[in-house]
Amino acid sequence: MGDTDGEASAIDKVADLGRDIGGYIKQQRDTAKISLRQLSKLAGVSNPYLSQIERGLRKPSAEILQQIAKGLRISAEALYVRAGILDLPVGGPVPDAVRADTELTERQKQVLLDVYESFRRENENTRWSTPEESDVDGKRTADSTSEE
Amino acid sequence: MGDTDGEASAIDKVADLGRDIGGYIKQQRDTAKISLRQLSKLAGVSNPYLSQIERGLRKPSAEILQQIAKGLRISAEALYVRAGILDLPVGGPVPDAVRADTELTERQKQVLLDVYESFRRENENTRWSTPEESDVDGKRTADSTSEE
DNA sequence: GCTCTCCGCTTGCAGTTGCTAGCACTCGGG
DNA sequence: CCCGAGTGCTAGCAACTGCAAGCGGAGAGC
Repeated sequence: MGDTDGEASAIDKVADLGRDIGGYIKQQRDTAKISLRQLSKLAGVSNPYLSQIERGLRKPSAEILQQIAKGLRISAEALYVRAGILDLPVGGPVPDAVRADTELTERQKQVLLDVYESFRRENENTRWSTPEESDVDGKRTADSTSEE
Repeated sequence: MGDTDGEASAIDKVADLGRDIGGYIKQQRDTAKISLRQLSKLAGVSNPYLSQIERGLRKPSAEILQQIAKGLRISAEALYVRAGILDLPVGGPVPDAVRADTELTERQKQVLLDVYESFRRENENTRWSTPEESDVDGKRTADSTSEE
């Protein structure tokens, strides 16, 4: 698969996306050292279907992914992320607090998180020093800040 | 619905679960003040299907939920939680750090998070003083710790 | 009155999902 | 050798998902 030309890459990428969650499930299963039938029993999913999923022939629903995660004893979120139905969550005190706020509508939460993320991206692009470096070179960081 | 007996409650609860995501979508749509057809266009979902979803007649896939969330301009996670395919994430510095660690397997992450959560629950059950109070009564807190 | 646009819903159907029944293969024990 | 247990897979099918075509109703303009 490493030798794909640019021409077939779009089709292959779609196929890879489909296979990716299957390959990932197989990888986790191998890591857990259990057979396909054992996992299918633990997960409550038929073993032929699990086989088809692993080989990328079928696209499981979120509920099936949830069951598979339970069988693998990993978080369903990890599988969702791999399947492309969940983004890697932005973590940290601010997003956590925003998400937990009961006085904001869902839309307001999303607006705040979008703004927060855009600020974060903006700050990354300006390439400020990391907090650890500012502890060591506190004075020099302060100088460069005032120059900007 | 408030007068349901215990006998019909199990069936009604299942129906409510199915209707819950639909009712929630309708609620968000009403909040956003857009019609069903407008949302269906924004979301790229057929309007009859969206209607059926809102009335609980169909159970949409995660991909459709994702599209609806996009149309509503809210996070897909909010809809997933409501649909029961995602748990409310435990937030905070520790879970965030565990999830972001690239040197742990998914299973190890889940184990750590399970242990972390069980400790958190244990600490809630023992009703310890808050950190602010422990600063004031630091010595007494230390004594009760050594007794346990 | 009519026409048009928008509204939400019904119906039928193609494609997909998840299952059951069964297959071929491997390995170990008698 | 045979048998049993375990492995992963094929094929057929019922139920489900999501859509397009179309309906009846409401409101506005002529």
